[in-house]
Amino acid sequence: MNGLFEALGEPTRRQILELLAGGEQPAGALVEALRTRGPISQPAVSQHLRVLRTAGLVTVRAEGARRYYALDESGLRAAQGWLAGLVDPLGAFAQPLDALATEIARGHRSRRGAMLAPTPVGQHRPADPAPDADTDTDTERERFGA
Amino acid sequence: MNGLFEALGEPTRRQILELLAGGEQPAGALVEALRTRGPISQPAVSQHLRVLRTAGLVTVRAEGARRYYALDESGLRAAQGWLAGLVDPLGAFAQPLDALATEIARGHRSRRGAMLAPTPVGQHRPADPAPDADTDTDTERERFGA
DNA sequence: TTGCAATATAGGTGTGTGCTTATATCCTGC
DNA sequence: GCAGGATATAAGCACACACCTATATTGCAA
Repeated sequence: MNGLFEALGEPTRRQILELLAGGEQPAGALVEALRTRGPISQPAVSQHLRVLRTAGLVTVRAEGARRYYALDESGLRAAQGWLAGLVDPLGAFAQPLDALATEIARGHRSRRGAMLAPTPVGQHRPADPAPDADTDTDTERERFGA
Repeated sequence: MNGLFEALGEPTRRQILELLAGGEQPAGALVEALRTRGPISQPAVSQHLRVLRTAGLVTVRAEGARRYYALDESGLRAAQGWLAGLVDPLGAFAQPLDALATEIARGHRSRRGAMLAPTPVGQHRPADPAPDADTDTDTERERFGA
C-alpha cells in the first residue's frame, strides 16, 4: 500500500478505477475499454494496473490465464479517510463510529489547530497514506500466481 | 477547478494541505513549516499553492501584502465524492442525504454496472473532477488581488 | 509437445513537472 | 517618494514516469 494518491493522480488510472466500479474485469477487457477512449498499448495498461495494485487500490484474482482485477475498498477508504481528516480534524465521520468515541474519550483538544497530520480514524496514523517511497518492496515473485 | 487528483498526487502539496488543516495560514508561514521537513525554496511553495488553488483545493485571502491560504472544502468534497462514487455506485453516503432521495426518485437502475462514470452526488457530474485539461484557462490576471 | 491466447517484464525514449535562481509586482512604513 | 518585506512570475534544468516495441512467462487446448 504505497503511493496511494500518486496512483490516483493519473487520469488513465482513474479511468481504470471507474471501469472497475462496474465490477470485476479481466485485464484484457480493461485494455479494450480504454481503447474506446484513445489508443493505448496492452503493456501500458498492465503497468498502470501494477501501480494501482501496489497502491492498494485494486486486487487481482487469477483464473486460468486470465487475471481479474477489482476495486480494493481498503485503499479507497484510506484515501477518503485522509481527505476526511483534513476537513474534519475530529475525524468524526470517517468510517467506524467507535473512532469518534475514542476521540471524545481522549478529550478532544482545541477543535482545530496543532493537528498537523490529521489522524484519518479507522486506520490509525497511516503516516501519510502516500509517502513517496520509491523503495520497491514489491520484489516478491508472485507472477501469475494461481 | 482542474487537475484535482493531479494536485493531490504530489507529497509536498499534500503536506501543505495537512498544514492548512490546522487553520488558515499566510504563504510565508507555510514555507517556514515546510522547511522543518527539508529544504525548499519560496517560489516552489508558491507554485504548489497555485496548483492547489486552480484545483479548487485551497482559497486565498489577501490581507495587506500577505496572502492567507485556507482549505477549500468544495474541492476536498469533490475528491471524496468521486472516491465514494467508486465504492458505492448509488452514491448513497456521499454528503447531503437528500442526494439519496434524488437517486431513489429517479428509480435507481440495476444497482451496479453500466455506470462507468459514477456520479459523485452533491456536485452533479463533475465530468471527472480531474480531467487532464492542460488548457490553462487561468490566464485571468488577478495578481495580488485585494 | 506445439501452438496460441493472455498477461507481465525489459529496455529505451520523450515529455511533463518540480525544482532552483533571478526578477517583477504589490504592499507598508518611514 | 524610497526601502524593505511578502509573494508571485520567468526561464532553464534534471529527473521521474507514462508510453512504446520486443520478449518472456504462464495456461490451455489440440
